[in-house]
Amino acid sequence: MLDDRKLKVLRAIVTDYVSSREPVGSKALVDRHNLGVSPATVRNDMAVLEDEGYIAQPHTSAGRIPTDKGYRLFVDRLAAVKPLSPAEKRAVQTFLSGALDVDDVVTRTVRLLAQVTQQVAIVQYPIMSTATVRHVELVSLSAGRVMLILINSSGRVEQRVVELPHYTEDDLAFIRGRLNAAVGGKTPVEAAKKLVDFDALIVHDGALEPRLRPAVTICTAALLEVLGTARATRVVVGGVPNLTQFGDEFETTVRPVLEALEEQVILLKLLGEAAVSDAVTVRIGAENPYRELSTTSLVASAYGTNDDVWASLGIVGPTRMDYPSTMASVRAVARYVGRFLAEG
Amino acid sequence: MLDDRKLKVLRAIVTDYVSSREPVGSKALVDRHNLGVSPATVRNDMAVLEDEGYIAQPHTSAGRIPTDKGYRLFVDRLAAVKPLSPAEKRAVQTFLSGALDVDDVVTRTVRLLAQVTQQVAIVQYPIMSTATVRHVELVSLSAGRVMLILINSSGRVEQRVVELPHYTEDDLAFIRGRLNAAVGGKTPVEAAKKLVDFDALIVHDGALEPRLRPAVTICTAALLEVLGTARATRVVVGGVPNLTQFGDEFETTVRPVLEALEEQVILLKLLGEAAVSDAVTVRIGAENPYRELSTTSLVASAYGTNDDVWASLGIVGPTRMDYPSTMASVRAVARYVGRFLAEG
DNA sequence: ACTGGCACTCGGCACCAAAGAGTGCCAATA
DNA sequence: TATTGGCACTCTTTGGTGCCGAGTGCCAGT
Repeated sequence: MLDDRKLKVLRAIVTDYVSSREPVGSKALVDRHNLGVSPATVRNDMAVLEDEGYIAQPHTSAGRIPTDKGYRLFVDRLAAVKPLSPAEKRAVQTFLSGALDVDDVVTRTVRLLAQVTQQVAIVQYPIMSTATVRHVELVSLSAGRVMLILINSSGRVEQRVVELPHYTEDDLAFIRGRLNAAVGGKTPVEAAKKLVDFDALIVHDGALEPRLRPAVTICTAALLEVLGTARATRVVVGGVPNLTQFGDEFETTVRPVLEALEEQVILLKLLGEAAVSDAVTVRIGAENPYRELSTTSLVASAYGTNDDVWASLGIVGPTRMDYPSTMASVRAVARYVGRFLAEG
Repeated sequence: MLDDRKLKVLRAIVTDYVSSREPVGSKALVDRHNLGVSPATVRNDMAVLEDEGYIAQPHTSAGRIPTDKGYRLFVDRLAAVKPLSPAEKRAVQTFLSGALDVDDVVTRTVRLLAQVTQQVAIVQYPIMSTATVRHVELVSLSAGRVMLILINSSGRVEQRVVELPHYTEDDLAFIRGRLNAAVGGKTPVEAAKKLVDFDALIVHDGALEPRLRPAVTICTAALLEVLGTARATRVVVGGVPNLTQFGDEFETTVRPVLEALEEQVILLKLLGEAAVSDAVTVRIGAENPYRELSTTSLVASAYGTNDDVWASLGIVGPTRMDYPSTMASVRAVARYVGRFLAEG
């Protein structure tokens, strides 16, 4: 159906349109790329490409622009991954060095990604599914209120205030010991499982004073909740000012991206669905399951080590973007962050 | 210099311009407000107001628009605070109920503020200067790395990973006990002071094994740092999509706000400088010390109880905004959040 | 001190014409 | 059969022109 030359033509259209932001015609095409044929021939090819839905005309007697389908074919079969420039490589290498903790790594990563891609960057906090519960702490605040803190082996801290009838410090220490014994060293999933049994057990636990039972039950429930939310992690957004370069496409780019960014839930779903392996995933225009983003593209990748996928990161931008470069940048950053976190 | 009528004229110009977004002329002015004089008279007044720098003409033979100085006079002397609508009142009252912890309160507040003002909202995390250190926890992660956690009486948790030569759990428990004894129950400022002495003391402390001294020193330093950063709190931003309503003023409103929002440091300084008492502060255009925001206005207020100022919140928008309503909203939200936090 | 009248200034809009870029189609050609 | 040059056609863009109206400043008159 699409012979070699037609694919070449499509590729030429995409690259030209991305760099010029203007519909590209047959003449300009043969001028800028040495296709070895005449404009008329290219026109015939373009007619076919349009029939097949890969390109479209904004209006009669204008040049062609790629459709979502055209971009899709482009990234799937036509795009050679563009290697990073030395300067970019250096930026990626140095940007993370000196990061203090997980927060810091995430903050730096989102900045880095925004800078090298010149787009809006999104980074999900790492969830280490193999990370284990290190410690559970109970700290009494004001009367009747206790803070439950969960620390895992990767250095993540989760917290939650619990309403609890007043108990002595000794009581709390006792409960703390019980909880730690139950979940310490376990992965979140294992821990959650154990807690369910644990809750059932306490009723028959002779060593546990009846007085403490409600407290243990409440704490167990809270801990289960915290374990759950620890998996549904937060995302951090950066590089929003990069949107200003698209000021002339306010409705199709700036507005939808701003609206999507406001909803953390949407972002999480997006990243979660898009980036499952460590390959770079691209969602183009209407391929996105969210109406707001139907005029934009998402380039995302999971990051982590080979055997442990931690989370995802990516960028959001107009469908008309330089996919080869962007994909290369996203991949490079994802790999580097993965390595960095694995090491230290 | 400016008699009563001229002030009336200025007020009319500001309100009309804010609602119409267009330069307002003498005729339209007498039509819409019953000033009781002819357009010609108004023109004379306007000439004076322009001489004094309160209004300006985009070009000859156009209507007038207020200058920063004009807005300033307006908010200082001419604006009657517009009471909140019942619907808004209800929104403010109900929006926070059911908030779980400080994070939740801040998140809800920023949404609320963005919604009622239809602007970009900024909320600083509360710092309770009278809040005391509740607990210091040391949790060993991998070999040689320890997490130091600081919990204060208001439920805030700060954390920091510390590189530490390997010690036994007992050693850590000992150090933890020492640290807690030193800073427990103190305000951050007191605690920091105490720690400095503490650090000097350990050298002469017979009860402290020399083996542990380096560890104590490192922990003390880290704790001091954490105490310091606990004061320089974070800010949360919301309602960014509200900027889309200013799509036609991209350069003067959207871009500068997006750029300012990217820099947490700027935001913190802004809020810190602008909102010192519980009165609503307004910074108009070039009054802002930051170049990026010289075409926008900031409306901010501190929140807290009378005797304890916790932090600030506010909104950023174009200089052409409905100051009376916005100020009323900011004030209402600030008061309500203050009361809410004080209670719960 | 205010007002009505008047000449003047611009921005905005409709209208028109010319230019330019690009297309589709067709007959000719290798 | 695939490619090509030529040609007529379409549609946007750009620039120019002229008019309208909103608005101003000034001045003489009340």
